[in-house]
Amino acid sequence: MATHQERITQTETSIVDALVTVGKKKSLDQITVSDLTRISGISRGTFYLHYLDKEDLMTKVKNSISSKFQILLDTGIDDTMNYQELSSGQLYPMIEKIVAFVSDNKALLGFLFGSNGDPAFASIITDKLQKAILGELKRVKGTATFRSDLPKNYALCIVTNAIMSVVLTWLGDDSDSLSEEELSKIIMRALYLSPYEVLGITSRK
Amino acid sequence: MATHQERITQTETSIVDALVTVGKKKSLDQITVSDLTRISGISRGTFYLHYLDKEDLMTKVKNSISSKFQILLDTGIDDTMNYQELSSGQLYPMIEKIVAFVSDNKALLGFLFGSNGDPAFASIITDKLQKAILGELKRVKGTATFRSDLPKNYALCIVTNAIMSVVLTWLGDDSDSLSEEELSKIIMRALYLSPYEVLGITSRK
DNA sequence: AATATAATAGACAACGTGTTAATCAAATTA
DNA sequence: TAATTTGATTAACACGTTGTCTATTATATT
Repeated sequence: MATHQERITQTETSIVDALVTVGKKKSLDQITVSDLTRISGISRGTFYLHYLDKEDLMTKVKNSISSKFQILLDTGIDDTMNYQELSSGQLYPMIEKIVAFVSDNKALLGFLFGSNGDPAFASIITDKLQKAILGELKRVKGTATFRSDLPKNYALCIVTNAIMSVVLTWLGDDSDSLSEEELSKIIMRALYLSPYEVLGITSRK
Repeated sequence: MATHQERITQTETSIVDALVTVGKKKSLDQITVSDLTRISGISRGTFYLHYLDKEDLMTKVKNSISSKFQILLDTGIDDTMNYQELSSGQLYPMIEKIVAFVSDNKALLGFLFGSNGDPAFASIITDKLQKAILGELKRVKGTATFRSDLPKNYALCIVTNAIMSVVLTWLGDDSDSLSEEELSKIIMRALYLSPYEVLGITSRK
């Protein structure tokens, strides 16, 4: 016997599951409310008991995963970590947490970040990551300074996108051959190596 | 006096312009055909004389800009360039051409890559860039080899996204303060420096 | 001037949307 | 157990957008 709250949760979960399922094939604007209710096995009217419309569903789904990510960023970096550790690669635990989060929400993130996904969501997540990195730099170094006279926003986008690009490639990889540990290591390499070095073009002396 | 062909071109241009204009505020699924015809000052029926539907318009716009980019990639790398020059930073002319292309199509690319844009388009462009880089590596080195036991697809995505991330930041920058030359230089730095170095965290000996 | 073609204006059915009212089903409460 | 509350269902409705079609106008070509 399910409680009332459990019934609600079950219904909403089935709707979100349907969204992720149909999102693998259709883009959001091609998905109809009827699609979602048919796949989740509920009536169309029920959908409107839970969400104002299709966009409301998307907004709530995005806000939910987005705030989870925010919490992870806020608590993810161990306070004992200092500049020395950052320099020597102790960012690894942080990356590991992010990877675990991505892995836990693979289906949903694969949809939101994928070809049928929402660029605005990717933008929000990237922004959160940027702010977290910027904040961590300030905390660890006192003030955030950037070398190479790169404008701050460009420097930050380069770093965040190095992480994001690897994660997005992993999400789009259907074969799913890489373990979480392997993924974490690749991200670390993407941060330590220059793109040219990744390709093996340049060799530093 | 305009020719028939010129009339057609003018009408289709006005439709695409309207798409880019309204695309700054609405996402594609929120844009109606009526929006486009009202803004471009043509009748709704005329739209359907030129395009099957909204998606057909988008497809043609994407294909057009996409094939222009492909041509640029195919002709962009000077045959006289060799591995030595690649190593010593002579990729710069190639980057300059890409930047000029992006600048020429700033409004349209800003829409397609932006928050209201199409992730699938970004995916296609990134893929073309990856293939071009892979092909160039093979041409210049005989066989494409990657260091650091990074899987090939990850190595390529890291490099392409380093370029793309800078370009996307520039496209989203409303202030438009950076010149094409400055943008090119930042891209080169993004390729030469590791993300950590960009932030000034690590210092190599 | 006659002809061909692009563009217009209006009407039309089809479909998805969001709402509503009546009803059923299941969990909660007395 | 019985009454009540609440979630889910069903069907119907007006509304807006879509894609098609026809008749008509405007403009370029011959």
